Amino acid sequence: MIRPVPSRRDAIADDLRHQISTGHFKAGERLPSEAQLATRYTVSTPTLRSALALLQGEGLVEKIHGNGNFVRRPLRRITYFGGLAEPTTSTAFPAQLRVTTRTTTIEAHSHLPALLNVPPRSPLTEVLHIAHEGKTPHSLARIYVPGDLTQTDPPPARPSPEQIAVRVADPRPPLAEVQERLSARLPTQEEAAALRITTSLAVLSLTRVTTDATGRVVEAALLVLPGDRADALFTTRLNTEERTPKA
Amino acid sequence: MIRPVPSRRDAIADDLRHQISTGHFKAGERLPSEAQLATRYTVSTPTLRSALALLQGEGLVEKIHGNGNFVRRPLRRITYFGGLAEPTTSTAFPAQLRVTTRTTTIEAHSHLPALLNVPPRSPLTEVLHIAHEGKTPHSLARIYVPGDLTQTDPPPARPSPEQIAVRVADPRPPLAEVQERLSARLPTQEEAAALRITTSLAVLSLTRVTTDATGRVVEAALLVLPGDRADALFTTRLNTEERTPKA
DNA sequence: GAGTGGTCTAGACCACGAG
DNA sequence: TCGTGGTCTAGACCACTCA
Repeated sequence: MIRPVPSRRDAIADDLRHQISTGHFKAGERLPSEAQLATRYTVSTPTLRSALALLQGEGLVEKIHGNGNFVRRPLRRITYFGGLAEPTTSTAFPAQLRVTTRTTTIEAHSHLPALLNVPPRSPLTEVLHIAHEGKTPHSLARIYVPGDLTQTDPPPARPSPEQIAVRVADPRPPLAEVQERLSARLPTQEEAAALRITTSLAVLSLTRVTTDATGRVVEAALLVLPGDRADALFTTRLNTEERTPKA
Repeated sequence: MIRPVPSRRDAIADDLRHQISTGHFKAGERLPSEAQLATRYTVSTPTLRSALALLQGEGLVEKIHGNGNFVRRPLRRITYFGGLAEPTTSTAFPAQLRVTTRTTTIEAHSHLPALLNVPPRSPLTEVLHIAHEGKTPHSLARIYVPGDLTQTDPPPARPSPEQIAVRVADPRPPLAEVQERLSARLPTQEEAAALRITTSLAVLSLTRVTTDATGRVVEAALLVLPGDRADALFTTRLNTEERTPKA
């Protein structure tokens, strides 16, 4: 295959990674200062910092400005269950989840009209969720509901604690379809700040659009999950009556 | 929210981004050399390079060592259709896809035994796919099939051109379940080299496990898709006969 | 060989956090 | 205030691409 030239940065990152995995540096511990590490490895500070940046991108190290570099505690994995696979979401979202919610009314703009299939500038209810597990941020969600739907429902439109894996309880026109689109990217600065991650740690970005039986979009949810601890799981069981392809 | 301090890096990146989006720098064009850009923005080369690194991570710019920085041509989006939603995959994978395949026989190791539910060191057929669309790499797939299954099937186990969205044609024990797990991360150096992307461009990593009616794992596929042009789409339609939760 | 990006240095100065 | 990380400089030297 390809033989990447071993750079000092990679060598240092490998060494630190190894020391972390063998418990030489323990979880939660503060690493020696960058100046000390630079001396130890006989490199300049920028070089050492770029090695640390690799570990940050892997979620192994958290930098705290003015304080130090810390070995991250192993984080509980987040699993987003897609589709309708899991009626019980409680296993995935232990009760310790603390969710901050902010609801506002906005006008549909940029990509939202197309997403929700509503005219531009039509009223939408925006629900912003930030979930924390203990002290560490967990996930970020923006949920949009057409304005006229929220007038019949109570304001926040959806129960909150299970904010991500929300299932609609008792919709008036029955739901017909859930479409989930996932992509991988680096977070925006705002997202990185809210999730307390680096902008160099990838996030799983998920857009979920729920449509009711009349073909109307009932809800659009934009989720951002930190890539070092989250994944999304989709389970498809084939019906016993075989689907004929090209129906 | 948060007021990120405007750094020179960000300012330069914003400016270049703007010049690219307004067509001042056109697709495929080579940017001025880093030295020239550094002079123009009156910054040092490391600073300028860190600005370019941001654009690389967004897939806007491709660096070619010894040649220059190039504005990337807008790439055709890749959509991976999850589940069994799309019987016709041809729309997603135009015929221009050229797939390189390498088939080897290996012994199950590390995470593979658990994934395929086979004993460690049992024989597996590994199929490595690299898909190209024109000259640009497109996707990377490693497919594992238990060794005793490949003896009845013809060697590559699966038709190749639609390598990613392969559907099994005529399985002896009928298939029962497809489980797809997605995560976002940065690519390994090998993956980045194969896909010709930076290690700072996030990838969508997908693990698909197919099980037949006897509960046996028939195939495990590990897919890596570049985050700047790929997403995965899952569509779940509710059966007309309503599912009762907690079945 | 000329020109490009890749890596690295040895500092300087600023911004933040804790005592 | 002190020690930490954050940003940046001005240049050196190497590796690669192309003619």
